[in-house]
Amino acid sequence: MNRRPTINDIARLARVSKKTVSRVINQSPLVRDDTRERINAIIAETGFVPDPQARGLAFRRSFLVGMIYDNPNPQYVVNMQAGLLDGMRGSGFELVVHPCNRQSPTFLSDVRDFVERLKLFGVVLPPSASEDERLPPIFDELDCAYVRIASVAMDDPEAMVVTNDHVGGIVAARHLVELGHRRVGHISGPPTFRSAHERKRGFAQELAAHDVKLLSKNVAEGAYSFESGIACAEKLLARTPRITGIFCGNDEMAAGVLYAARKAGISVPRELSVVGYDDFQVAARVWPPLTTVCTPTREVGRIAADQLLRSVGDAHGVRYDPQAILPTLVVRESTGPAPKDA
Amino acid sequence: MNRRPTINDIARLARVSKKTVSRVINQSPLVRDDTRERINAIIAETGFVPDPQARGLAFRRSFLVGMIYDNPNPQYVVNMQAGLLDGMRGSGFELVVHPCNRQSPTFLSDVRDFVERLKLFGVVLPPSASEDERLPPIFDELDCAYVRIASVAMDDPEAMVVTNDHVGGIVAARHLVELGHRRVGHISGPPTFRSAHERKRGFAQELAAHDVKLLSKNVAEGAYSFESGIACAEKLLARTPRITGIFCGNDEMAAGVLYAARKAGISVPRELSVVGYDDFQVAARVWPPLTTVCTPTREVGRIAADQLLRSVGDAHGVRYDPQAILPTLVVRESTGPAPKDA
DNA sequence: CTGAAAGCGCTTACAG
DNA sequence: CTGAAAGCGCTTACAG
Repeated sequence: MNRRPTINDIARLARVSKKTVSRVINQSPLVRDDTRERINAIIAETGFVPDPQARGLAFRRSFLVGMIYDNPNPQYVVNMQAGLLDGMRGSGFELVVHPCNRQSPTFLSDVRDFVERLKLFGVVLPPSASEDERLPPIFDELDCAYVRIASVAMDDPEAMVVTNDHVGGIVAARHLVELGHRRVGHISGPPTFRSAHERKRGFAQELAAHDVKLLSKNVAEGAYSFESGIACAEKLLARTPRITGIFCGNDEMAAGVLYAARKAGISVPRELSVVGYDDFQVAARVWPPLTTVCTPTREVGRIAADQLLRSVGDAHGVRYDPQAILPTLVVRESTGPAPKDA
Repeated sequence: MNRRPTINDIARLARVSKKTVSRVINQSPLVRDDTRERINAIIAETGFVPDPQARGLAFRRSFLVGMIYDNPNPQYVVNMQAGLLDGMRGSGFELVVHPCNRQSPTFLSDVRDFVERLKLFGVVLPPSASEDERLPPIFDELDCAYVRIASVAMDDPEAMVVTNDHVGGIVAARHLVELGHRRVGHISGPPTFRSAHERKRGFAQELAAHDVKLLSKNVAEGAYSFESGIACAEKLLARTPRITGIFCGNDEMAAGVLYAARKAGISVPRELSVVGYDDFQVAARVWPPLTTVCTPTREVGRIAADQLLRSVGDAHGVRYDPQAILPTLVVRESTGPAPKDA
């Protein structure tokens, strides 16, 4: 036949009612085994795929998953999308992207409208949208599943994927301490990102464990941007005695530190070791290539999609292990032994 | 009322049939003005929005637009998505992302299945998916609109947005010539990208117009990747007499050239001027910051969405001006006067 | 210019 | 275990 087969075609071919075909599609146990097999054979043979729009209309729910994000980093966004798609492949669900601005006065109504109009099955929220506590009640009200991706648990385990960013801070601290650094600094992300807090917390905690103090005069608050990295570095690198190692909340700010250090004639890593966070492409492009902390963002996305679709699908019964996602250190050339004379 | 109003609610409130409401929704002229106004008032009052799934089912076509791409650059992908969303805002259409691999044996059937299953209204194809001539016949057959984004026209004007990449090559050449460079080189993208050819063509053409020859020994074929930029630069920078200026097919490869030049002890821009292409974030992060060619990708995306939705919507009747999109040069610190002794 | 009937391709609610 | 009827919220095809 020329057009795509419908449930009616399958029913006719299998000499059953469309309702029985519907049962097979929806994996209802209320179908005799031989009936099911016959129908499945015909489905396979004809290449029948139920129309998601028709199904959605009847279900009062679409087969679409929204990614709602205000994350400004392209690499993060693309990695996350790829991961979500990995987890959704073969499920019949599709990904609708929805960048947004949390500062907008219409933010909440925009999100509500988006979810309601498309009757979304579920949404995935990366940081910092994931950290907005005004959102979950909206999804609950609209009966839309959600998974929040955040640096720390802040909701039911079913609705979370946690990236344990404090561990990233710990790993960075350990690396600098092992290289002999004792006067260290930190440029944090903006306080509106929970990750900024977590990364700093882990860093300070692990330093303390090695009797290294993170002096407040050696800490600056950046904005996760290249420019803010430059500005903070200019401030911190002017202090004496100068720090010999610095951990930045992300690669963008670390790139800014490299920029500022070069302008100030400070050699990296001979006089200053720099650690970033993210391991995005830029990390390997700057000079010197950045030692940085790597979160497996694509894998995080895959897990988030799995979590979201856990209710449907036949497999995926198990919840993921929250400890499975741990930031790791990627050592490149921006870190080295603390200067002897320090 | 608690639930969202439907067409039946509006019809009842307006004391007309749902068919008349439907006519108003679809902007049919066959409605008396006062009837239309009364209905529109009620629609506005109730906040009625027609259910896209129900509409789609009846129309046999969804309100979804697919972005089908195999472009590996995250920044490009995100800029393009943002532009498409700009153009789709308020239209009721949504964007479904579909990364793919043109080399996969199932590529064509994957695309067909995606379009057919979702009954996509249309698709947007950035490079290099846009350059695959096997795709348009599939979209035509499935009655799915499409817009191809490419460096050069290769389809009906309605189905194209052209980025005129040869102009980028021209601009790069002019810049190097004006700085006094006469021994110049080029690292091209892979031949599977039409843009690689166009950028090189424009570059060579404008050099020739200034009596500067692009010697084939000073041209290398890269893969649009950082690593390929390094490899090509190592080859080209070993030749004597050495080139004093180089134009790279994209920023990634230009970053590779900076890397290789540093390793080889060649000072940029004193001994070597480097021009990139794209003006992605990395361009301003490397050292020295890259002079590069900038295509307004987000704007290109907006135009592509406009083109695609031109048939619907009340405005947007006019086609875009193909000359509107022109690459421009962004001058930073990686280019300077040709060395005196050259 | 307007509407009643039928239908898009599915599922729910109810029977049996 | 299976099915006939009604319905999801719209539009098409046909009348008038």
